[in-house]
Amino acid sequence: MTPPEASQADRQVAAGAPPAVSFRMSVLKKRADFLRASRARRQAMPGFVLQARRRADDEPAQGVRVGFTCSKKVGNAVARNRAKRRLRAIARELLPREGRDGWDYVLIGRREVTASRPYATLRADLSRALDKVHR
RNA sequence: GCGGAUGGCCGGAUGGUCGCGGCGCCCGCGUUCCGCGGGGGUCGAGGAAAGUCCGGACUCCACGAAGCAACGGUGCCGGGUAACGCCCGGGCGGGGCAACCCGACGGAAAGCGCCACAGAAAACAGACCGCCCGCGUGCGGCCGUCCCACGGUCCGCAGCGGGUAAGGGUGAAACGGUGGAGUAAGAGACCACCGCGGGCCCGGUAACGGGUCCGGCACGGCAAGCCCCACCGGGAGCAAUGCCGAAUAGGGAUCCCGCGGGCCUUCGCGCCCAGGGCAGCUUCGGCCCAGGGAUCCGGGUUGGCAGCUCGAGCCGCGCGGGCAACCGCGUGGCCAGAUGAAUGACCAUCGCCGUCCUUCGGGGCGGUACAGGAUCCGGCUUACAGGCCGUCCGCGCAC
Repeated sequence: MTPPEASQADRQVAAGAPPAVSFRMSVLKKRADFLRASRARRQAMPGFVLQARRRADDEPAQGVRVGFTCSKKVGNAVARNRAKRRLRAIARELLPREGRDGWDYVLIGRREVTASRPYATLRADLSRALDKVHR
């Protein structure tokens, strides 16, 4: 079955405590946060699309927040889950180190590619995308 | 050995690094609820979790009962089950040498409707070709007589009148079938068998089967066109539903007054009549409403909590009943509860399948499916790499 908001089909994943960084990573869950992120900067890569924004003054200033979106365009439930889990894995690995405190990030999965692209390449993609988006 | 039929089962394994959701436990901090940090334990997708096609549980909504109507569904019989359109057994029909498989499988002598094309004719009989009988006007032949004319109880063709429906041919289907007897030719007009219908007897719980007697050939097909009959069914669904909290109201609750008309020796909301509403109509019973004021509560959306997972539960073994589906008893084991939604990411080794190479040790390359809970359960259907086990049938070979 599809999630209740399948037509939107965004996804979230929690992230673990980073080993050696001061700020913590938390999770985007509100639809409004996703909408705000989609209006900010975006960077398309072969395996995914990255959206990023610096939070406004009236929002929590501390920590990196991340959300994931895998719509039905990505495939059936199994394909969506796999894409989301791989995105979550690279985010957990890189964002504590390369993300910026006070920013929101959204990673959007792509059909076929997100699930099949070699892991090291996918990770390199995210590193480059973060670099471009911060510039 | 080859080919086939059928039932059941599995559907990757191990290890490492990092990580996620639920629930207990321990430590530290803050210590009022409760919250924060750390550690460790335990559980954590499927045979279809899928399609959402049936059946239920559960929740809310709808005034009750009976009858009728409408709508929808099911449709041989018996059994199983909480229930089913599911399952098991049986019957009948069809296919196959067989194992076995398939079947909307009640009713067409209640009614309506339809039956394309072809064909003479498609439902109620009728008659295109043909067959037979009669007539002998026409044409031709033959004969009387060699020719014309004329004639002939002769022959053929055409024509006219009548009989017939066996044969031809069309079609998915042709007004029972085969044979006999009969006839001018023919026909259920007659006879036998088969088919059809009815009565009786026997077997079976039944569907149905067997036997016997009688009837008359009457009754084409389609009910998956309408319809008839029997049985079943109220609606919506966990985004149901309940609770809590926060910002702006059409709403709701309680109380008070009031609330259609008429009757009166009885002024009592006592009696009579009436309006509207209560998912179609009728009957019976019952309930509610009508205008104003006061007070209180509180809402479309969002968030949190509950519902939320142990239940007609699943699996193994044993005993008992049953042909079986299944049921009973005992015993052991197992059972996730997320909610922007966990059950993973990556690496290594191995397994399995295909293919190529091989010095027969092995090696290279490729593949490893379909698909992931969202209230729960019983079915059905559909998808699926590769593989395992059993039973049966036919053929061939050996004995």
